[in-house]
Amino acid sequence: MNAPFLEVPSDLHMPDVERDVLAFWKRERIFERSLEKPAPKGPWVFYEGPPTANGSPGVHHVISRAYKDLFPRFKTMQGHRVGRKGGWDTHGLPVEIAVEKQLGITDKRQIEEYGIAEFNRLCRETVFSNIEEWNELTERIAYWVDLDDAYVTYDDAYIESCWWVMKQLWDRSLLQEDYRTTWHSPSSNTTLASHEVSLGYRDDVVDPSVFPAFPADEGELRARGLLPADETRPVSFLAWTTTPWTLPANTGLAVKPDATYALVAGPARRGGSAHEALLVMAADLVASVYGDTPHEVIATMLGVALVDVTYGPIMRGRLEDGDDAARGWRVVADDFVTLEDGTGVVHLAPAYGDLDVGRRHGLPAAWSVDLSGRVMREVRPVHQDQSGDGPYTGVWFKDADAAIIRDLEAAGLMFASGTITHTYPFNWRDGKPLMNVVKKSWYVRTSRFREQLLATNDAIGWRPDHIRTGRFGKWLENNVDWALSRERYWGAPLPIWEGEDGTCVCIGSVAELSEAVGRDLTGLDLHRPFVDEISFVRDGVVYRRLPYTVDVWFESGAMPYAQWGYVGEDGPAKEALSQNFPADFICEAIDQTRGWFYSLHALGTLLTHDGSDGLPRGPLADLAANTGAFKNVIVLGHIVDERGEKMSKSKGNTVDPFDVLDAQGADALRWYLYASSPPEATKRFSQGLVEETLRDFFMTLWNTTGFFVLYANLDRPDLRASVPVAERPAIDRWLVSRVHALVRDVSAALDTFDATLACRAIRDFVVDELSNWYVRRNRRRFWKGDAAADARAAYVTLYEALVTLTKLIAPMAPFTAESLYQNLVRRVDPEAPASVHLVDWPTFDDDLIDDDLMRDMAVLIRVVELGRSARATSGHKVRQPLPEVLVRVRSTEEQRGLERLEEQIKDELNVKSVRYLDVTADFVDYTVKPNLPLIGKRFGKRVPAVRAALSAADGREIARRVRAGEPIELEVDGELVSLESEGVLLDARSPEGYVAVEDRGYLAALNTALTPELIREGTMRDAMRLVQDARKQAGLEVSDRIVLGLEVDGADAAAALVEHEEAVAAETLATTLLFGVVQDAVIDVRAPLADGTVRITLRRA
RNA sequence: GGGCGAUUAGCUCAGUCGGUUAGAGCGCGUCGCUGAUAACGACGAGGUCGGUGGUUCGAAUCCACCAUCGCCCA
Repeated sequence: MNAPFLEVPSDLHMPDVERDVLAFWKRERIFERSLEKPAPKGPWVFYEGPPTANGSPGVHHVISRAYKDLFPRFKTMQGHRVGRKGGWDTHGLPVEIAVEKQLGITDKRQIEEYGIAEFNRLCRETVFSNIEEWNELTERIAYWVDLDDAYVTYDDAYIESCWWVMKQLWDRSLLQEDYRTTWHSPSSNTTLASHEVSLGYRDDVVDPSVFPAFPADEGELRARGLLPADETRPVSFLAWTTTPWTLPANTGLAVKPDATYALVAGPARRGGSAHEALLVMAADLVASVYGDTPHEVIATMLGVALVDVTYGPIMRGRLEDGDDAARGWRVVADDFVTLEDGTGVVHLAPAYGDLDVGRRHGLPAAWSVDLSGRVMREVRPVHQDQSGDGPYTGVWFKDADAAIIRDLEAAGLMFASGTITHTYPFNWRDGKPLMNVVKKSWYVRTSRFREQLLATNDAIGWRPDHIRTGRFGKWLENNVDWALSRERYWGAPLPIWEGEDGTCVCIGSVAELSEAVGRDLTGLDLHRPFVDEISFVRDGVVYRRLPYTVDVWFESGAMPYAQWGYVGEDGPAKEALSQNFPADFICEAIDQTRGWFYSLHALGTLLTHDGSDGLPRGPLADLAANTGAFKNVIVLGHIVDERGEKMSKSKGNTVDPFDVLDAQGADALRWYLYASSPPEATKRFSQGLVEETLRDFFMTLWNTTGFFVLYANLDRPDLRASVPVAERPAIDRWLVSRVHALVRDVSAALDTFDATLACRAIRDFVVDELSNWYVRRNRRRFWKGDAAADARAAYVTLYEALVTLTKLIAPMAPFTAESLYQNLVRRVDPEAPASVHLVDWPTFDDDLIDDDLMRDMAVLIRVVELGRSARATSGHKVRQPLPEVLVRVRSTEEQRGLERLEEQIKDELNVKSVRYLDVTADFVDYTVKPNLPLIGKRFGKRVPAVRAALSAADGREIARRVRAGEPIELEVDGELVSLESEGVLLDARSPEGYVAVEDRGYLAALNTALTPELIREGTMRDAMRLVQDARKQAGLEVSDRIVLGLEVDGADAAAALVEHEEAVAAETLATTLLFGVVQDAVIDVRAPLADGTVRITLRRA
């Protein structure tokens, strides 16, 4: 008969194991079968946040995929069906930039010259340039995801589904064109994406800092009583700006309504001395504006008093068509004004950044610079001749600053000018400054749903929880409409066609477009330029597509619908959507808060709204009303290098995941990522830490299994028949109890998506309890070499623990779990499911969880640790039996619990007896302390006095009262107080004459008085060890029986061996023991023993 | 500049409602053990709990401010 189990080599190389398992999974179609297996609990929905495959996958991709894999596996084992449709993000600026680099171009115009069709063809080629590496990684880390049926955002069906979503929004008036302020790059004549703007901020930019003076309507001021009737000096509002080129676009001045403003007499220019001009500015800023220049405040007023006072423009710009010039050039009051810098009078240029303020107060808009950054011909100082082109026509806007300043100074309209160093954004590619400018753009009107977005957010299980009200919640509270349109090329086209008369229509599908055009467009590539070329006539009006693409976040946010190609029709797509919405679980990194998390959530909320609150009813309200698109989300922190620095290719500090996979393997990497810190924490990563995980946890688990296999293969216990738990010894019942408690705890942790807690619980169990306690304590039961009832109980107990562990670790360490399962389960029971990933998640039996027993064992372990420490201090080696250990625990219950496990103490500490210290025993002294958690609140300020009174009291007397359950009377600050016996803590001190170690109420004291008998026993144990050593040196198998010869000199040594002859023979598996030399010995060694030496010879029996 | 989060031993991390002497693993040093052995055990060195101030009888823990790092936004 073959050995039941495969041996576990001690030099196991995990990557080899993993490759075997991968081959097995592929051969047996285990992933597919896990999807096909019965799912009594129904579907559990996971959404893949699509990565882009145009770069190399890094460690940070491993962590998200490790988490994305864990929970679907867990839920599958729990009886759910978890579809795992893969996905790829293919559109967007990074792809375009990669192609631009390849072509050596940097400008939009060059793309159009090159040809959009060819450009987009290259983009399409680029996106999957690293797909092999991605597939390899996916397989190696055991990320089970269906890549054969993955959604791809550039697929026409996907884009069409995005169109359908947009059409739904359009039909509900939620997709609209509007003016918004945006950072615009005049050098490339395009709006930049927000992350591009972020890339281009510089914090050491030197810009003008100028104080223009706007001549006020003095008559109005006088009429309001703000100006003395006899005052003749000119009055101006003093503003401040760092962008003189926007001054021609000025149409208003803003003041803070509740701030005090001052009318100040002084020179017309800073540095002068005459009191020739009157300036209005915030009172608090007068000193900082004038500096050393002499001045005098002659009146003050509140900001509101100035509202609607008009003033004269100082420059001309181009007024926006249709805007009412009569409403311009007046003072408005607004709370956004601060008194932190400037003058407290804010220059407003609604076309260049102040759109919202301008609208709030009905100010017209004026333009000074066009979108290519050139000053318009209308721009000139107000006093100059108004005919012909202005003096700055066509000048680059930043170059116009100096001329404008000079001309205003010449005109006496500039109080001061200088420079300032501040932060300003530039085009990250060409370094040219950006302009904050109002542009038309298409928006999703999410801000109307602000309350609904917050309500659906409340229902999301965020891990960590603070994201809900923190980062994400705050973001939603400040929700602004979602700017959808992009002036780009490689993306889903915005499906809006504009008629020559300015009316727009939104097209929701290819069929609809075909109908409009009057021919079948099936098979049309739904990208630019092909879609741009489609135009149609409706009611005699020609409609052409607006040349925008849409924000790629919209595409990924639409994946719940678009991954099925859903366009609102009945059929398989609708069926799939209804089975898979919303998601039970998603997982991405923290940087997705305002990216994918938001776009998924926003579209889900808008499309499922039930129509209440006066908001339009979404098309999916019948499917799932008032919900976001996901119910649970794990937000991952970023991975940084060993020094805590961000990993980046340019720094060269990236870790290639394949290096780790080849050395430590996928399971160790995955486990490290789960267990090392909570998912949201920033992780410092190094290969060394994965190696530590491998040795600490995995090698311990493998070694434990190896131990089991080694002896089980010799003894062949029947593992298919269990042993009733009640009939097993206490230590077995303890392990059973711990296993069931572990199943309970791990299940609870994973149910709340806490993989870190689950992994740590498993690790602690395996290393501390299973390996370093249970196996350590029970080794002899296994190597007895028989299958008696006790040995069988041990085998069954350890076997059940290992089998349960393979299931518990399956979601986290799928390879190790599979390998162990095939060895431990399948070789015993060929009828068992073919893979650990096809088995049911283990359940626990509450009746087998024995809290008392677990508490007692914990106390026992604590006492043993103290005993080991005492033994090391005593100088007596472990092989020397000692007569007695004195033990003191913290309560009578603990002592009773310990008494039933007493054999474990005796054996582990190698002592002959255990004695429990009675608290009244005379030779024990106690330190008495207050039990603060219990009585701290009651005594408050008097705590120190109580502490003092207790330490002054007689410890033994208090100990006696505690034991008797009597109250403790104390005098505190002259007042008699009574403490219940639980109100004090007793620390036993070491008794005299013993080697004792004490810690927090526990004490172990060794009696080290040796007798000749004990010494002989110690000698026997020395001899046993020498023989075992010799066996090992001789290369014998663990189970080999031997003929043993011991030739001893030294009277004590000889006496000891003769006395314990049988024990030595039994322990060393000697069928024959003779005191002499064995013929044909395979080994012959000599060693000192007690008062002499021993010569050991042996051979196989 | 704003928001959110983090900061505990050389490294990776625990630390419950504020409560007794702030812990674990790894690493380092010393010693022990030796049929799970690339393990195990004991001991030691190593901490201004990021800083300052406050609340409290008592603060790693609560509050305020600051510093550093990360992410998002500007």
